[in-house]
Amino acid sequence: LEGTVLVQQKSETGRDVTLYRVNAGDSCVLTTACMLAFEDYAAEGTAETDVRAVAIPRRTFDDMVARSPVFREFVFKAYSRRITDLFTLIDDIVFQRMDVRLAARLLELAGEGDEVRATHQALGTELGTAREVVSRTLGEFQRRGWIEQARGLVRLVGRPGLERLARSAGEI
Amino acid sequence: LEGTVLVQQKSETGRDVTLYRVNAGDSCVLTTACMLAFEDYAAEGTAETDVRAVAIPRRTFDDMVARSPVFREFVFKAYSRRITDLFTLIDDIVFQRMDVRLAARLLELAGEGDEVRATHQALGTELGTAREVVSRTLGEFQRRGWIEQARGLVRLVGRPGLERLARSAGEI
DNA sequence: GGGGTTCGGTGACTTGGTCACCGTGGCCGG
DNA sequence: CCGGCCACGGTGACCAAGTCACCGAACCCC
Repeated sequence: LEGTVLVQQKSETGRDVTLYRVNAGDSCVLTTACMLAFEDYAAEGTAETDVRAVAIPRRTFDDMVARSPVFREFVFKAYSRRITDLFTLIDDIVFQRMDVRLAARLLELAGEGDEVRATHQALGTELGTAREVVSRTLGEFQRRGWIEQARGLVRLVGRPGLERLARSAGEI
Repeated sequence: LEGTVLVQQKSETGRDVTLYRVNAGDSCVLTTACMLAFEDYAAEGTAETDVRAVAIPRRTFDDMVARSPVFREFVFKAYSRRITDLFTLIDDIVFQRMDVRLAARLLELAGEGDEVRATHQALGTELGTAREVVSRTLGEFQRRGWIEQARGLVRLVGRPGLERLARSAGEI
């Protein structure tokens, strides 16, 4: 109903990858998966904000899937969305350069404004990379005059450059 | 019913990643996703063998999901399985060393026997890496006396070494 | 204001991916 | 049988990214 939950894959070494976020209105497929298929899963969820949510007992869920076409569609859409999201995530991880991904993520996180409140470590986790890589890449962005930095803060002052880089994704 | 379909993510540059295989008895979630949620997807499927399969019209599918608990569970299990598979794939790609992954894949592909029929290129695609990396890594394996190579063929002659390396996954 | 903690910067090194190029073996047509 | 093409594999040089180690500076909280 409200809030955001971050789902991450944890590794033994301390590095994590952000798999996706569950937002208000979404259904958490993992919970569903676990409930319906009795499978364990290894990922970890963290509430990023205060969260209000609805928990549905297995029996009720099953019943609703059986009876309501609307609910059925909702559930299947949630699954499909996750799967296609994971596909594009894999695609990004394997084929996309870090600077492109970082630029894109900054623009995304900034939204309408032009400030991103996040530590390099957090950005690294977002993208499944190491803090050092983020630091270096942001350093490069700064040298190009695209951003300004302060502790825990990135200010976007040259969006055009970032946007050009982020868009260069599909260009080969 | 019969055969295997390989699902891969294609990139512009020619490198591909193997996402998963659909085997006899499985349901192809992507088709389901596409059918139910009207979403497009970017992956590509290739029949590795001759394939016999059943196509179910949307209406029938919907009806079966509504009426049969067994079918419902089958479908949800398929989804869950895919999602957890994708999770472990991402985990592997991000955190696992190539030599470990290659060793594991060789053992997997060899099964009971000790021969793997595959070109370096094919193995590279399996693991989402480049042919050169496979060539080099196999070269290293050969130097260690774990494998012998011929054109399009890898013979496992030192399984213990490979197994030790492959198992070193969860350590540290 | 002092001390611990978090954050960020940096250099050195390793691994993996890319590019370019070449040799070799196999296959096929002539 | 021979020549040429092509798929396969090997290799060196280079670049991008991840890892390790360490340090200084900002921040927070007494």
